[in-house]
Amino acid sequence: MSEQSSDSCFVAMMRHYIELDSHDEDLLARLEQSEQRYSNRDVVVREGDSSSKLWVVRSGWFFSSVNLADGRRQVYRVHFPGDVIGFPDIAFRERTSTLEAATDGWLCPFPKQALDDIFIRSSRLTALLFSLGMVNQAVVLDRLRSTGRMSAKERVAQFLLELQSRLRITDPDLSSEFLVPLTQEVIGDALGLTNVYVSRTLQALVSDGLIERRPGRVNLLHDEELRRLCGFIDRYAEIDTSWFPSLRN
Amino acid sequence: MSEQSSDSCFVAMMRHYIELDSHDEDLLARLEQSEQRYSNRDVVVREGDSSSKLWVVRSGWFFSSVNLADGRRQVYRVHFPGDVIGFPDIAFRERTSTLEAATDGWLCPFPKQALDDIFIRSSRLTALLFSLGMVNQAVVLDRLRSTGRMSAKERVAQFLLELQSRLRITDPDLSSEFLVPLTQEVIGDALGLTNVYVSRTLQALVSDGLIERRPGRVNLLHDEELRRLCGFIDRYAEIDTSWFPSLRN
DNA sequence: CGGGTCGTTGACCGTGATCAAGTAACGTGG
DNA sequence: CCACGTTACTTGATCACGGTCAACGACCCG
Repeated sequence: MSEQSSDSCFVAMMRHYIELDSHDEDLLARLEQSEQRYSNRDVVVREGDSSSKLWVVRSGWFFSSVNLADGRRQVYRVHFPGDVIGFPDIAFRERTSTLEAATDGWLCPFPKQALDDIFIRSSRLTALLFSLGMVNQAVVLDRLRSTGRMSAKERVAQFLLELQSRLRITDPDLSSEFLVPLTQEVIGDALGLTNVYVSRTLQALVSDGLIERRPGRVNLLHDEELRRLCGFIDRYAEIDTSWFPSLRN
Repeated sequence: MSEQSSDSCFVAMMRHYIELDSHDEDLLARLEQSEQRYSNRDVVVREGDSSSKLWVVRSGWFFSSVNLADGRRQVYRVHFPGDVIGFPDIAFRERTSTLEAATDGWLCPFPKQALDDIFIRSSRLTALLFSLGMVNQAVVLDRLRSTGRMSAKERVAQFLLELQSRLRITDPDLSSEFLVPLTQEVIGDALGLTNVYVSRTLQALVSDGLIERRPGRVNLLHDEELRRLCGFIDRYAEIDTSWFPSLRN
């Protein structure tokens, strides 16, 4: 509502980490100039399509996946409002992943070249974008660790905790119960499990008393114990900005 | 030997992707000012140590891993000469992974702040570093896909092909046979397998006629079929530099 | 109503883990 | 040069986690 453009959850996310001046905000605002609506299960882009755009999520949940020829699928990231989608593809001419909508929602597409502007005009925003890219990488590494070395129960616990932490960046008051508009098949494809085993694992967590379920939502009852179970580390809470270039540079 | 400082495999790697002017080369040279020797199995830094430095690999093989409390380990990347180590940790105050030497070798440590210089003074190098970071991410995503959704045979095939592709960036003439100074335990920890099953899988690939083994080295006999087996995509061959800022900016 | 998607349940199976013993290669010190 | 310890790799036997397949129920929307 205010002229401070805090109606953008993208700017809100950036402000979660560093102080922005109006010059920086202008640069960011350009990334959200246009927008496009998608419905649940729409495919935004496919693997192999041209990779000239990125997106800021304005509303809704989306996810990116890579698909094998025989239908096996790996979901590697779920995207929330405020997220930038597409950084891993920035280095390639063709999309390496497929982007789909998990709910109805709005995306703001912008061309790769818009990043030039930022690189040239704000080394501070550059450092932040760079860092956020690396946080994402750290999260993928956590996922790799869980997929490679952890049991189904540990994986599901970590997945739920990751969702909660990330949702709290733009919604700090999020309670222990929150919406999860993902099918168990998508969750399974994110964790290297089948939909069947996700179902069984969620039931196991319920009967352990660690979570509660209602249709489309979960309640993380024992945060502490869930964290202990999977050795969860919240990558998003804070980042190291001490080495960033100073505000006006 | 020449003044063009092509004795640095790091500069060689950067030059593989874009044209560098002397200004850019000076900036890169600063990252290799100091150097330190490590022996096989030395630990360079541990999870939880302060995360103020990055490294350029001058010689030898290293690897980064995350460790669970009970001893389970996930190796998430093997580092070769020319690689920059530590980007995923750039956003954090503490190291999220442990860095160890897989052979004797030399590292060139440099402080995070050295990247400031680059961000401020060369938006072109910034774009390249950013892109290389994203290539690494894409490779981790490939690994995630294989760990989450592929059989042991497919995983090992992909791992060997990835090593070969990456080694060819700085050594284009690398033959189908090359050195792999990694224990089967490290390979297993990279792929989410046990050392025992790595051994069995390598034997299976040999008896399929796809590879040959000699102590410390492998020979990829049927490139084509190996690639088909695991749906391998070479992420390193080329990156999209079309959107980069122009040479003098 | 009817069709589609999503989640649950049961029976069975297979990949890869686990445990344990044995072998080979290597460096070190005597 | 050999004895020794260590590390890496191999082999075999057994086991279990999670996959697969199939049927069924709940729910939603037209």
